[in-house]
Amino acid sequence: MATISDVATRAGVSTATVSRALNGKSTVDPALAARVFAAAAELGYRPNGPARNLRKQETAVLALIIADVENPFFTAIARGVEDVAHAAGYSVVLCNSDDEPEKEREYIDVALQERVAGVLLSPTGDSESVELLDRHATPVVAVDRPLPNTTSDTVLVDSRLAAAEAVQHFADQGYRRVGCLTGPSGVRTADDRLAGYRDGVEATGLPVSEELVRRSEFKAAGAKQAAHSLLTAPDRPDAVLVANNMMAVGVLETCAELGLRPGRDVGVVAFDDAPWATLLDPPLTVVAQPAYDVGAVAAQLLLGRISGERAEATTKTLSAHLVARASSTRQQA
Amino acid sequence: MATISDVATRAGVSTATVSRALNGKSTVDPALAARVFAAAAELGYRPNGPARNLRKQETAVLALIIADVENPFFTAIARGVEDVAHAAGYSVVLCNSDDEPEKEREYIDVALQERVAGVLLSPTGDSESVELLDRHATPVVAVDRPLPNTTSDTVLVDSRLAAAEAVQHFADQGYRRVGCLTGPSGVRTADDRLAGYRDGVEATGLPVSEELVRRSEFKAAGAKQAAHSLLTAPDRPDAVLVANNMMAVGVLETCAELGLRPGRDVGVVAFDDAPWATLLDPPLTVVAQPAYDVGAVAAQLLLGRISGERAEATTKTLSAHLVARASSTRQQA
DNA sequence: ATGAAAGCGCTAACAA
DNA sequence: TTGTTAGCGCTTTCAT
Repeated sequence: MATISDVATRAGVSTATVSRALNGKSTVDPALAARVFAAAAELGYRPNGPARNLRKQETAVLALIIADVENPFFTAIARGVEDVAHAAGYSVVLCNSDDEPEKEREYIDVALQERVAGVLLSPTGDSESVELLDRHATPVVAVDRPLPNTTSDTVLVDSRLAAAEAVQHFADQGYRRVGCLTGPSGVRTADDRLAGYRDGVEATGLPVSEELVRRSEFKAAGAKQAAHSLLTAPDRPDAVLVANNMMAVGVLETCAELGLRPGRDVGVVAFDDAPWATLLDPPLTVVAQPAYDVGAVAAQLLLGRISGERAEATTKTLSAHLVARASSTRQQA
Repeated sequence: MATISDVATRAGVSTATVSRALNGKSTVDPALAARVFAAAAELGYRPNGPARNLRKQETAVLALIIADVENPFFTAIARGVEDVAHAAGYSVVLCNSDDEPEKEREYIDVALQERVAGVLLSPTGDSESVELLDRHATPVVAVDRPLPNTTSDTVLVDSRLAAAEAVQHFADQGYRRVGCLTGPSGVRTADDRLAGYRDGVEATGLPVSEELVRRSEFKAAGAKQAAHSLLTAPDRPDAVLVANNMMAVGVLETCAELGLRPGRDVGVVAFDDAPWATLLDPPLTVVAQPAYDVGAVAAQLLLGRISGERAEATTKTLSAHLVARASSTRQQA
């Protein structure tokens, strides 16, 4: 593969001039610059990234470490990140942590080795990995979940408030026993949504009972089981708040199996809007999160840090909103 | 950030020894190796990726360029790729081409600059970008769609056959006028599915008519419109084959708006299985594609090329299969 | 405005 | 077994 000195030779100039010309430095004779461009094109020259990165001691790549590329919430975030990063000339590498601290560490390690310019992290809850970043002075911004004991920029969704609102909505619709199906303990969003659920239960004077709460992975399979346990309990809830859209799939499967019609027999509200939510019968009420914006804002924050901003660490909290549909409306056909 | 010579100094050895120890070369005195590891740990040393890549003239990263991270079919592929790449010590960078040749080129360019070890590409249909790869001798494998005029490894799904089978299935169920909604002309999978549809129509002796065919983007919005045009036409089809799961969302929305019940009023079969397909009423019949395997096989092929295999270019064609559910069954409640 | 040359951090000959 | 040393390809002083 052609190197800069091949180009220099062909254009009859020094490598320094080639570098200057190709990088658009002001001080290059137009005639020489033209020769350089021609030579580069003829040779199909492409600057060697690693060499440049080594020399400049910086790269134009951002690492985005999320739990799961198959979760639409995270892919929407990825879009947001990519759009703003790309506009600023940065590339994004996507990594799946699967919510395993070990994988998370591994990816952070790679990011550090490759000397990425910054990291966007949706932390598993493990604090150890963060120290890594800290120690190496690589800018980080936390996405969707806060970083433990750290003062870095953070972009969150106020899902606690949204969860409380969902419970209020259930109460308004006349549901009397509201349950909650949330994610693993220790995962901040899972705990927040549960806390919001409790806020709502308390505010509306609905009955409180630990028997109305279940936890599972943020996936369909676990949620299906948990929902079964919840909905076949002696004092089963007449409504349930589900903490994520993949879990919603499991819950709805269970409802179908038990012959429980959403809305009529059991109210259902799930976090995350999905294109198929309106196709269901009845359509699914959701808490829509501004996922794309979460990503976009986070990327902006990170880019700011990379370019040396030294302000206090900020936390941006975006808000989610309830989209009421028939799965949480009793008075339906 | 600590460098290899910092570690060398601290351990009281040369940089060469540090390098050897850290890379697990056989010939290092255990005692020295221990000192090296200790020093590295104390300093939080992390080898400089760009420097190593420059020196070794190779990187352990694969680029995966797909149309859309928000399409579950592609994210499943990504999982397959990542799992095998990771097991072999490679990282994967994911890029969205949005099916735009320009973005595709841009990402290929970046991949080339960064000297990735290989590229997995789901081509937009533009051949120009392929020449780039070719010229730079970077191994490529085509995923889901073949590369134009090139002899590189390819992993496909036999969606033409599957489409024909879907039409046969419609015929078996007593549908008489089967339509087809496929993707943009020029996108190979879109054209293949259409061809398969035609094969099926011909084989079953169903009526042929260009008026039963529509095209749109591989997304919900376009498909919704196209479906409307198709289903409100004077001689509307009584069944429709949909070329992808995002389009299926649009089609089903249109059905709902027109008061057409899938299965009873209009048979529906869509490509790609989705977790929510069974939640619909009636459940959606799909052509399930082995997306994860596509990714896994492609990554294996690529890794083979990277390690210097010189065999003939192979094309692996995996098969899809119909999962019959009620949206294509007339005899339902 | 251009060129010569140093050096980013690492690995791999080659010597010892 | 260990150390010395020469680059990988690039950008960037420093001279000119």
